[in-house]
Amino acid sequence: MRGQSEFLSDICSCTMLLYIHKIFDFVNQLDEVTATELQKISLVKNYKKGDLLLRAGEVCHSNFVIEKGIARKYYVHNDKEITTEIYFEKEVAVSLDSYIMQKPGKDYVEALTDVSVIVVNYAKFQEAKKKFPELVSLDLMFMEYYAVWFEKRLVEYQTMDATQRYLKIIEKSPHYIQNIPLTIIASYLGISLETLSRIRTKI
Amino acid sequence: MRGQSEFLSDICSCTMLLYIHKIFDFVNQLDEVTATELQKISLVKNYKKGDLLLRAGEVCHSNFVIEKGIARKYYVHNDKEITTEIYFEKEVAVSLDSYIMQKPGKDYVEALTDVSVIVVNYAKFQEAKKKFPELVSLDLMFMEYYAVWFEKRLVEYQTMDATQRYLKIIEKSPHYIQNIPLTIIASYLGISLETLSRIRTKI
DNA sequence: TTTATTATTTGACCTAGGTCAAATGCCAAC
DNA sequence: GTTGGCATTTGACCTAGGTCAAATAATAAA
Repeated sequence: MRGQSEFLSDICSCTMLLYIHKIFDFVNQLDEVTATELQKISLVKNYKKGDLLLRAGEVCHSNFVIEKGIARKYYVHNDKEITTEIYFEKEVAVSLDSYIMQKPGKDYVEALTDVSVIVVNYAKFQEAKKKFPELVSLDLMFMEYYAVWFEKRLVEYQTMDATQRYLKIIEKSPHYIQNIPLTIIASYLGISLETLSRIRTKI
Repeated sequence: MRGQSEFLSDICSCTMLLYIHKIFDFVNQLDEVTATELQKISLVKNYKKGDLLLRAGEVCHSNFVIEKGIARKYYVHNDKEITTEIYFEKEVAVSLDSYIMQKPGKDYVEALTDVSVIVVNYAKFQEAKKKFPELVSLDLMFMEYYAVWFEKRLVEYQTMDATQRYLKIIEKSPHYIQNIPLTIIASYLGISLETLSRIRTKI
C-alpha cells in the first residue's frame, strides 16, 4: 500500500487536496464509538478487472471507497460510453443522484484493474447517522467535496481546450494513466479517441 | 438501448425541483427552537438591478436565498464573463468553494433585476449547527442539491448541443428569460452571442 | 510462433460553433 | 423628433474537433 503523502501528491488541485485532508483528519478524530460503528457498517469487497460494481438501472445502494486499484464511472448515450469519473486509490465511487435519491440511475461503475473496495451501505449509514451525529457531518463533508469537485470539472469544460485538459489529467496521475485504454481517457475528456491520439503525438 | 428522448427527460430539471421541495418541507418541519434560531441568523436584503452581491477576491461569507428577482453568478476568464448560474426565485446563490473553505473566490454574484434576498451568514450558521443538529442535516441537503445539480450540468455539456441546451433553458423559465440580455444567456450556455442569435432565429 | 483481437495511429474530409466586422434595431436622454 | 449607446442580427470566413476508413501496433490466445 502506498503512503499517505504519495497519495496526496497525486491529487493536483490543491483545493481538493485540502478537502481530502480535512475529511481524513475528521475520520481519524472520530470518538471511539462512532469510529467502531463506522467500522461495523463497512465491508471489504474484491472485484476482478472488468467487473461491474454497479449497473445502469440499479439503485446505487452503497458507495465504494477504492482501497486498491482503479475504477471508472460511465453512462451510455447514443450507444457511446461516456466516462464521468476515473477513481484512484482512496477516492469514492458513487452514482450520486441514484445514491442520494435511492432511485435507479444511469451509471455503471467498472473495475479498470483488479480492485479492493470498502463498501458502505446507504441504509445502514442512514441508520448510523441517527445515532451518531458526527456521521452526518462526515456525510456533509463528502457532499461538499463532490459539489466542489463537479463545479471544478464544469469550469474545466468551460475554460480549457482538449489539450489543456489532457495535460491536466496526466499531471495528476502520470503513472496510472498508462494502464487505462485511450478510449476511456478520451471519453473522460469529452473528445474522440482519434483527437486524443493526435494530441498525444503532438506533445 | 434507451431512446434519446427518454434519456433527455431523465436529466431534465424535475428531479431538482423535487429536491428543492424536499428542502423546503424539511425547513417547514423544523422544531420550534431550531426554526427560531434559523430565523435569527437570517436577514433580508434588497439590491438594485446591476448591484454586485459578491465580488471576485472576496470571501463568500453568506449564501443568498433569492426571494424575488433574478441573479447570476459569473467569473471572468480571458477578459470574458462566463455565467455559471442564473438564479430564479427560491434558488440559492453562493460561490461554493469560497463559501465552504472561507477563502477568496473567483465569482461575482450580480442582481439581474431588483432582488430581495435572505442572507444567511456562514459563521453564524456554523455556530448554530453546533447547537441545533437539524441544521447540519439541512446543510447536507443543500450540498446534495448542489452536487447533483453540478453533475447534471456536466452531463448537459457532454450530451447536448447548443440548440438543445437553449431549448432546455427556455423550457425551464420562458417568461424570465425574456428579461435577460442574450450575452448573459450565451455565456451561460457556453456559446457565443452570435451563435445564440442564430439559434433563436432558426427555431 | 502464429493467429486473432484489441488498441492506437494516421489520413481525408466534415461540421458546429467561434471570430471579426458591419448593419440594424431599440430605447432613453436631450 | 434627434442623437448616442446598447442589444441583436447577419454575413464571410476560420478552427477545433468530429467522423469514417484504413493502416499499424500491441496483446492475448492457440
